[in-house]
Amino acid sequence: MEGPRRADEIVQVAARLFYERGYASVSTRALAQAVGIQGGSLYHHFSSKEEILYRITQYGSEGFFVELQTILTGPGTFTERLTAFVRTYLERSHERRYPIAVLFRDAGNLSPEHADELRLVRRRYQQAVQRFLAAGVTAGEFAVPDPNLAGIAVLDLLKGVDGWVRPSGRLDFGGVADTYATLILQMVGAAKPASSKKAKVS
Amino acid sequence: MEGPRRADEIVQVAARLFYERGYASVSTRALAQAVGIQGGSLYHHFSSKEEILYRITQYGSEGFFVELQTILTGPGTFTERLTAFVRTYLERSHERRYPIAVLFRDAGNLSPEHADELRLVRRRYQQAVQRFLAAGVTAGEFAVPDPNLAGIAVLDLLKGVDGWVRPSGRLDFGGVADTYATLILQMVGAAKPASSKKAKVS
DNA sequence: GTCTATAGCTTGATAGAC
DNA sequence: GTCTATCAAGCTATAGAC
Repeated sequence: MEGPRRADEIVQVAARLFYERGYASVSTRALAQAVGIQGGSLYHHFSSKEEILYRITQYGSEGFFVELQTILTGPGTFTERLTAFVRTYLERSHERRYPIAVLFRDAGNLSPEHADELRLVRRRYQQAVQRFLAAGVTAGEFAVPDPNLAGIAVLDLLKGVDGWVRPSGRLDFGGVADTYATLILQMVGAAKPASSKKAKVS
Repeated sequence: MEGPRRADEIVQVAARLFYERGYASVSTRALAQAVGIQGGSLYHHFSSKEEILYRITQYGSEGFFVELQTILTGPGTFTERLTAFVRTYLERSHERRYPIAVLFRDAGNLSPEHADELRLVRRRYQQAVQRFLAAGVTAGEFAVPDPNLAGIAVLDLLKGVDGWVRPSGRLDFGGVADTYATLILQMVGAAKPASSKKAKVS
């Protein structure tokens, strides 16, 4: 089905532009030009600029938060699951870095209804992480003063990576995942990191 | 001599508005109205909207980064210094949360010259943290796979706090500092936390 | 130091031709 | 599905009165 090809293209181009300059600083004309059409033509596909932002947040969160929660409730020790969580987060959030960064940073420009919807998705996801950490503490695998705060800390840490990773630089993507997994496991007091020292990867 | 009282007031009001709505979404008219003057009157004090943003970043970083670096090179064990660093960071970044959050989030709207200037200040500060962690590893107090990455991780973690702390809520400011200090010390592999009220490692 | 007034442009969005 | 043309509003910044 060829259906909404153009609309999807607009969403993807918009995600990149909003990522680079911010939602409020990108005009509908500039977006249209980047797509290769005229400003007015956008409104055949969307009813407002805000709707495009909303589609970006959907595209960014689609599957992402769900897949991550699935890992937490899946098989394996708590340490193994947390390691897989970190790696998967970094992979997916890199592949979809434009929409995901936009949904984190520009959500304030959504309509109240759309903002509420996104907030709910993110809150469920955050609570899943917090419950996971609390269970890990109960099981004796983790040791943190406050699992709720530790959960927020883990997510802040991962969210921040996009801000400084440089593709194919010294801080390239692949090398970061293992190091970050180690740091996060240490942070939550995991007795035995999956790969305790520098270069032991699976 | 009344001095630059009004200019300072404008900077402070602007910091709060930019914090709440984003630099690009706050018009000069809206800012002027919040100050209680007309739009054109702003340009008696500043030559452009960007200059106001620049002053905010100066106000936010003034003393802040320098004080933090001073702690790192001061007396005490590495663990004690890192603990003090975390506490001071959270205190200062809470007191000046409007300009500091704006300088982190809206720096992309600065002129190239002003952006470079801010980038330099932040880079020096980040490098100081990284050197501190590396020295702590050498001294045998810390254990991390990569002090440079760990430094970024620490700063990301602290930067993120403003996003979810709610004054006088359950996540109020005072209770966070100790817990975060514990988490960060665990992350960098400190042998044992300095002194933490809530740190209960089972 | 603030006002009023406005220049010069850009904005999001609409209407109708093709 | 895209175009051209345009509207009404908003934008940053300036000029000159007081």
